[in-house]
Amino acid sequence: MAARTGTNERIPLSRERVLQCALALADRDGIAGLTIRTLAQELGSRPMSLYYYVANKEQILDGIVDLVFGEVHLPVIGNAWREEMLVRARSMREVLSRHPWAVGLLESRTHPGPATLRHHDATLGTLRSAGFTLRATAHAYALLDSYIYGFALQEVALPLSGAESVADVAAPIMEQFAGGQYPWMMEIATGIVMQPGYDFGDEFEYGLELILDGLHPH
Amino acid sequence: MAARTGTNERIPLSRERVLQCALALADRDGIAGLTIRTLAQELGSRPMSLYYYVANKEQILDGIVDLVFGEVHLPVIGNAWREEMLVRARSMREVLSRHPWAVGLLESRTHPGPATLRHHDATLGTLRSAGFTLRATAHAYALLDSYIYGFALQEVALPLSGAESVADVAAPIMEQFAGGQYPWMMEIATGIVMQPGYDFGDEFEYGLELILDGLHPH
DNA sequence: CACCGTATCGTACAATGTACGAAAGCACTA
DNA sequence: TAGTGCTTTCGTACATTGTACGATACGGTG
Repeated sequence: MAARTGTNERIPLSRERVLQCALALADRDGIAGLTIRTLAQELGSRPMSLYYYVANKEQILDGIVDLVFGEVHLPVIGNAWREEMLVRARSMREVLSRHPWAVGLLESRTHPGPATLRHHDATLGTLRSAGFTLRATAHAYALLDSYIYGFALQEVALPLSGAESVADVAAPIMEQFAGGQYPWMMEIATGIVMQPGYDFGDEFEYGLELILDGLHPH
Repeated sequence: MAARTGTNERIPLSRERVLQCALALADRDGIAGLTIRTLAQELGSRPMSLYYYVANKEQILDGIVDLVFGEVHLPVIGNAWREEMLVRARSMREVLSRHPWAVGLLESRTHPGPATLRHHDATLGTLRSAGFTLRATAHAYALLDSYIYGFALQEVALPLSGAESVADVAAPIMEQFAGGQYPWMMEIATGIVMQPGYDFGDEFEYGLELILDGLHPH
């Protein structure tokens, strides 16, 4: 039992505590490390106890995705749209790189939670209030979110976990085509990606500016 | 046994046959329906037999993702870059919507196969040959792929499977905020998304053109 | 005390990936 | 024919997962 030692009072379970702990566990051990059993253990409880607060694991995943959305900067309706969209995009990317596992969950989550809905609503409202037509709003929203999610997806796919440099990761792949196939990848790899100061994350700003420059209220 | 009936000759297993069958199964039953057991059954074989051709399930997933990449139109180095990028983007989106499960696998696949590498190489080569600087190439590539993957991700997340209209799917969500919260989502939903002819997929062209218009070789 | 709704948990089962090693098929030789 | 050694197939078994079902503990009210 978790509450064996005298001072270790047992905090009662709750839906919030379950989701919060699930979020922390996913951050620590990745989404694969988030199982009902490990979660229960982390909570000082037993697997089946969680099901009193949650119908199934799907709901847990829905819940922590909504928690993640809750961390994203909420655009302020009425403010200048370009600045708000810029800040929102940066915030979203930052949050998603803090919770990399969430990117893979964006697909398949068909039950948006309140934080997710509030976020979408504020974003749409900011555009509309800035004079965007309905159609322009739909266009802008689809474009911005596609870019943000897609960039996050690529960033997660890069196996750059921790201190290891890009070179270490790229080396084994490069061997695969040192034979002269894929010369253009070779060129980019040596000329850009493996250069000392290169950080793929910096590419985000370029695309973001390009997109915002191209958007118009109608 | 599969080869019980007289005429049903047993086709020998092979890595190619395993991967091809896995791809077909994922298309038919979704990625969750692709288990070692169902795959073996589909092949008229037994679970453990597959492991002679494949180290583990990860390799199967890597393999079918590479098969998917193999279906994407390969840009022709030397041709006009804008047209080639346009065709490639459309092709990629079309392929990913034909294999929706693949979008979720793009993350986590860290072992690109030959078709994937060839695709990337041809894309980079097309840009470089059209006069793009190394940096401009990196920018363009990150931007285009982010948009394409992200759009595919959003498209997959929409639960629009089959004949059911957008209205049917949106209705239960709308109830959630019929109470007056989320007014801007309400507005977009009724004014755009639920309109008769609306198709989210059409948004793809808008963003694609905007991005291509914004790209420059240096 | 009895009673009852709330909250916790023990046991058990089905589905999954796969380790281990046996067996079957096949080609070739003595 | 019988033996030898490789390639290919597969049977059994196990650990891990989500969770169904029903029992138990708990805390307040009569």
